[in-house]
Parts: sequence; structure tokens; C-alpha cells
Amino acid sequence: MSTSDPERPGFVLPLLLLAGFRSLIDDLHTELARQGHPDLRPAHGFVLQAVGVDGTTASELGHRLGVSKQAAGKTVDRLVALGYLERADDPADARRKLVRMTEKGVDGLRRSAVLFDALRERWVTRLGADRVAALEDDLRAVTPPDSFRLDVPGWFGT
Amino acid sequence: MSTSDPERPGFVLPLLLLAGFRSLIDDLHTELARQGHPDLRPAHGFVLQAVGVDGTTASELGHRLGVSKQAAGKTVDRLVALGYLERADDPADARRKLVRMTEKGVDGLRRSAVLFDALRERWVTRLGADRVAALEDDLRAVTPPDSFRLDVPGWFGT
DNA sequence: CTGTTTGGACAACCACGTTGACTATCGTAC
DNA sequence: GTACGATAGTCAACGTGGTTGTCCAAACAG
Repeated sequence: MSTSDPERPGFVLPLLLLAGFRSLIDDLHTELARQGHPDLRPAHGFVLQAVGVDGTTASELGHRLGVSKQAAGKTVDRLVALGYLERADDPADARRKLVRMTEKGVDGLRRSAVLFDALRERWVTRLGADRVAALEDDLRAVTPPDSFRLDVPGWFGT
Repeated sequence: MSTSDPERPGFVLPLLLLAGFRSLIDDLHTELARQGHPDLRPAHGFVLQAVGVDGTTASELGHRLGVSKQAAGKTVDRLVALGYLERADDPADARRKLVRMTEKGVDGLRRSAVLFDALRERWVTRLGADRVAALEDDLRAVTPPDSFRLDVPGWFGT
């Protein structure tokens, strides 16, 4: 395995970063399922986040998430079917359909925010506040600002 | 935005981890495309890694990647079509079809390994070897061992 | 009033996963 | 030596999350 040794230092780093991300997301959704949101999937949280409490439109949502308006529209369809979003006509512009969070959507987003904070706290307990902060500082220093975005859904797939 | 403030500390941590992972993967594939592998996608590297220089079978590959044998088979189909893998009969067992890397596959995997190392070097240059090592140690300490895996393809999607 | 943007929807397609069903082969136990 | 259970692979149908292209209706700017 000389050419593709998984112990190569460069190979381990991305795996560790992914493992950190995944462990947080997995724990979040395990707990979210327990709290009445079994259908909420990793990408959905980012979508709800992008919709925001003020609502938006499918086109604008696609823009925020970095995907096409059609993709955003289909995602909204699914979240509507799951009861997290709802559509409404825009009285000021008959072309636009406002996308808003339902009560359930707000509840899911609020719970995920609380849980994310709790999960970070768990890291603080295990590593210490200074080391977690240093880790965040280092990542901030080394990643380009444009990679710190919400457009999670599409980047991995196609 | 009180309930879903993106500046909430717990929300920032996973985003930073993802940004770190993504920046490495993005840079890797930008350079990989430049070096003659424009079709190699993030998931493919993990698949090639899982196939290994000794080759394997679709079922075993599915097992390693944590997906069904059918999903692994379809992924192999695509990599075969792209010229990175090839199938061969197992002379010792007529049921098994060996999956091996082609020359192109070995080349892609070798280049990605070299590039991963170079990208980690870039982090070392920017942060210092001690901080990168500390970052890795911290992540290792805080992530469960079962989240440090190769089964990237499926976890995010379905 | 007319021509151009814009928002949304529809269709076809692709990548990547799932289950279920089916066939062929292998290994074992009788 | 044969019957049977486990294993490898494939096919089909489907779900999700993307893409591009097309089209229409509403809005806007000249």
C-alpha cells in the first residue's frame, strides 16, 4: 500500500475534519429524532437556516444555498410535505411565492440551535475551552472565507 | 434571528469543520482536474482507496464503504465507465467478480495521496506543525473512532 | 405599449443511495 | 452424491438531491 497508504498524514487530516463534522451532525440528528423530528435530515437544517424567520422565495433560497432555483424549489416541496415549510402568495408581486417556516419548522430550527450549542459544550468539557477556541481560530485562519458557507446540500454530490 | 442566529457558537463549529474539509477536497480536485483527472469526484477517491491496490469485490467494497452491495456495484459501474476500475472473473470462485484499479485508477489515487500531503504541508506552513498536530490530536480525542471512516459517499445524502 | 427581466413550474436527465427479488455458484451436512 | 443454506452479482423500482432546457405569466423600463 505504498501509493495509497491511509496513514499518510495528508490523508488523515481531511478524514479527521469530516469525522468531527459528522459526529456533531450525527449526534444532533439522533437527539433531534428523539425530540420529535425524525424526518429532519442534515441538509434540511441548512435549508431552514437559509429560509430564516422572515421567509424568502425559492429563487432567493437557491441563490443563498448556491443551487439552482429548480433544485431549491424541489427541496421546498419536500420540506412542505414534511410540514416544516409553507408557501404563500406575495400580495405585492403575483409572480413570487413566499416560503415561510411553519411552527414545526421554527421548533426544529430552535431545537437544533440549542443542541448544537450543547454539543460544542461537550467538546469544551472534554478538551477545554481554550483548545476548542484554538481549534476554531486555526480553522478560520486556514480556510478561505468562501468555503465557510451554508450551501451544504449540493457541494458533495454532483 | 434570536432562535437561529448563525453566530451561535455551536452552529459555527460544524461549519468550520466542514469548511476545513471542503477546502482541502476542493483544492485537491481542482489540482487533480489540472493533472488529467477532471472526472474524479470527491467520493471516487474514497472508493479507490477502499478498493485498494489488491482489488476486492463489489460486496466487500459495499461492506467497507458501509453501503449496500447494490450501491457499491453501481458505483463500480461508473468508475469502470470512467476507466478507473476494471472487473475480472475470479478463477477460484465463479460467483465473484474481482474489482481492480486500472493504471489510470492507480495514477489518480497516487496523485491524490501526494496532493493531500502537499495540502497538509500548506496548513503546516500557515499554522505551524505543532498547531496542526494539536488540531489533529484534539479531533482524534473528541470524535468516536467509528466516525473516522471511509464511508463518505452515503452518509450525507439519504 | 412593447420588449426584456424575473419567478415559478414542468420535463428529462444524472448521481447516489435504498429494498426486494432472482439466479448462479459454493460449501456443507447428511 | 445430493440436497440445502449461504454468498455474489444483477435487475427493477423507487427516493432524494442535484442539473439543464423550456415555457408562461407577471413586473418593469424604454
